[in-house]
Amino acid sequence: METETEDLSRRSIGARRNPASQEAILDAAEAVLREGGIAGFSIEAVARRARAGKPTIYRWWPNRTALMLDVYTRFKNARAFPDTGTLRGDLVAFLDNQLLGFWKDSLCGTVYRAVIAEAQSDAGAEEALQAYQADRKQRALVLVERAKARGEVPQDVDAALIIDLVVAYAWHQLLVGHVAQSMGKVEAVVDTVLRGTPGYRA
Amino acid sequence: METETEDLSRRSIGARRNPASQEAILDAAEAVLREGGIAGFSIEAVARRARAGKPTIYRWWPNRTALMLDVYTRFKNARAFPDTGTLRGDLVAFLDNQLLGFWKDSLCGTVYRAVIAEAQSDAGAEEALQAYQADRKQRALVLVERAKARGEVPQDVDAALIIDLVVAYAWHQLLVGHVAQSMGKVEAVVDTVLRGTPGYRA
Amino acid sequence: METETEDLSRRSIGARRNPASQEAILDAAEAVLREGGIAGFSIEAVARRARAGKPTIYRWWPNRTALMLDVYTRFKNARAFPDTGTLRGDLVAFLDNQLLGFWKDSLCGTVYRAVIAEAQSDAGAEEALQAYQADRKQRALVLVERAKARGEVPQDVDAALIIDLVVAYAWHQLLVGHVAQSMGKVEAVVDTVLRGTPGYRA
Amino acid sequence: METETEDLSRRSIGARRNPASQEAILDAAEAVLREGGIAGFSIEAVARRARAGKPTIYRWWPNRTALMLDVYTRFKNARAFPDTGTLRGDLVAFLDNQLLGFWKDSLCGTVYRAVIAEAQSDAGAEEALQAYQADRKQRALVLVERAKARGEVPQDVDAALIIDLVVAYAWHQLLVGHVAQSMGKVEAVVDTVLRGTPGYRA
DNA sequence: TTATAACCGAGACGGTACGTCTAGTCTTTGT
DNA sequence: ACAAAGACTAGACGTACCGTCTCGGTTATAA
Repeated sequence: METETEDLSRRSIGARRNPASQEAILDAAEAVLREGGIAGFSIEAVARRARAGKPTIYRWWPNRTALMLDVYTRFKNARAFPDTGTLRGDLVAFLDNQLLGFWKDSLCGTVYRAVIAEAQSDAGAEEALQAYQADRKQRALVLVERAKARGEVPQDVDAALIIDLVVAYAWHQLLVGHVAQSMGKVEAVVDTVLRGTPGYRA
Repeated sequence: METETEDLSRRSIGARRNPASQEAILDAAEAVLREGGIAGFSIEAVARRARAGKPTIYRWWPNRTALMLDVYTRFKNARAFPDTGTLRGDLVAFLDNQLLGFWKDSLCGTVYRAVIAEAQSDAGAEEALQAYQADRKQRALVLVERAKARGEVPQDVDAALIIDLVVAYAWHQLLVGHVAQSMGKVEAVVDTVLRGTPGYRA
Repeated sequence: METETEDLSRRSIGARRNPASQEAILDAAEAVLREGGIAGFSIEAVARRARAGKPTIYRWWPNRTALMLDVYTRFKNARAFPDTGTLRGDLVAFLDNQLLGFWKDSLCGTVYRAVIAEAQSDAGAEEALQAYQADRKQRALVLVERAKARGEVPQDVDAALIIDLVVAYAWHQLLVGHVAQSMGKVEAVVDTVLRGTPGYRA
Repeated sequence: METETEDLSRRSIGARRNPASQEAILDAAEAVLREGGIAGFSIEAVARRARAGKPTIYRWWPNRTALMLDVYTRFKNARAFPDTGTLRGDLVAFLDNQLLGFWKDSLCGTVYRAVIAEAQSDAGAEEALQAYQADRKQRALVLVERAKARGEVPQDVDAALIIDLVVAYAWHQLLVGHVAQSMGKVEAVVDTVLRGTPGYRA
């Protein structure tokens, strides 16, 4: 990946989106993030790296957050939501694999930190992140719904609270830079939340 | 407050820090944040507003995060940690009063969001935030220690986990912009965490 | 000239230098010099006046000296080297018209004084001035060469010395602020230098 | 000289100028000029170097030009005006010893270039330089007056023109950085000027 | 003998300008 | 129609000096 060697002669291919450019830009964005971290990430830097014009980037991504989010989802799409048969197993896998474990790879964590940070000051970024979040949360709630169907938890349990607590824990660890240290506590977190859920039966 | 009316004659008072200037700068920083939000916050803008020279700001605050954190702590110092006699009461008050309720005032929340965001890209900011966090966490752990002394929870309970879960929930709600909506869930969150804590007796 | 009235809508005209911007910047530089003199001249002030971004100025002029020299040459190009038929006439015209008389217009003199001053401390400015000087001197030497061809002076006369003495006199008067007073002495200076040149015949 | 070793304990000596401080400041100014050239010369730098407070400098020298001029005259005073018995000898010595030869020492030339440059933009500097110049010119005119008394030149000769031409030549060479190269032309310059003076008899 | 006045070092103050960086927009040229 | 390129306005960044001011302290001279 991110070969950056198509330096020469990536010109227009006529009146349609050039996939090679999009790839090159995403590769460059990833490389810039990998090398300079969040602070070094700028549209300028990506354009330089990709040997692309800034307007080409702005044409397809309205702002840097959208671009970062695209880089992020390129990774994310590789990982599927778990289905272990028990709610505890699902949540442990969710936290361990989709959240903390995924972010432990420095780049993924870096990108997501950047996206969250950006969303605090940029309205467009906040919207993009909320849309992304809503989708993820919807899919996470399914884990609890399945548990309800299996009778592991009562029908009237607050599924959103369970997910929120788990996701919130992961975010917090990410944002204070303690992802690696916190991975040992995954089971304790899930157990605490489940024990605290009224009517839960292991 | 922030009258900004001592416009004239705030000169040097000798080879030492001029408290009037510091006040004026913090007032201006607060006003800029209040009016322009995080995105509009810049050292330039604060200097203009405070009728202060940029170097005066840089002399005392190494970066904008330090300045924002100072604005934040000016508010924070007003609120005391709770002591209600029960762990549940303490945690509810902590979450309700020190975290979510405190941030609900738009400015406090705005400032803290900005600080967290800044800490994701700036090393100095990260350090400053971590120092601040460590101190706050230390003081929050006391709530659990008192509960241990009272026999509400066993001696071997993981106090840090309890605090982390509560704080993490608050951060997450802050960062996704759901502070107001989440205040109704304060008791549910605390109850879930406490019920999930082995050996807890109400 | 220097109308400064195209205030609005001077955007980019594509991937090439925008002549309108260059004109506006030179006009602004001239206006700033006219109003504030050398001391008030700064890139910042020119950018403000021209409604141009600082980087646009730095893109095309490496330093303020280069910009001032450009303002200067815009005037200079208007005046042609003299050809009166006699060396005395040429030198008088040169001193009277190209040097002192040209500088008497307050702005031209001001600009050239600034350029010379700048060249004393800035390496780039020194280089720029030397290049300009070398060109001017070359063209001034032609006056003497023509006189040699006419037999007014011997072939072995030190042409550079003649030009140097005349130019030096003008510089000195400029730099001590005596341009106006010295214009009455033009003929005396030229006569002294020519009488002192061995083999000169009027 | 300029030992800079009285580092400690140079306090006030009562309600009068402390000569040690003045010496230290002049030494520091000289050292700063020697090391950083004109561009590196600033009141801040001198104060740092001299371990003196800025107000102490401003108390005794109204601006940097006055300070530079003081550094310059500290050297200058060492050299006496010549008296060789002939006007030609005097002028050659004047040009060779007081002007070009004096400036050839890099520091003296550097300082004087700086003073001249400063005088182009700063009113105070211009005044100071003019005062200095007037004094020097007065003393140089004496050379010609003595020649008149000896009958070398007629009484009605324009003494100022002779001095101006010689001084102007030296300035020009200084300002274009050709001091060293021009020293071989001293006699040619003086001879040209004198031959061009009506009624001059060697 | 005691004030007092001017000096000294130090360094903070409000400012201005520096030269660099990035944002996001615009237009031309070339596929 | 779209890509590439790069210029454009705009403005923040962090630094260096400017010249002024007040401080705390020192010391010679005037009262």
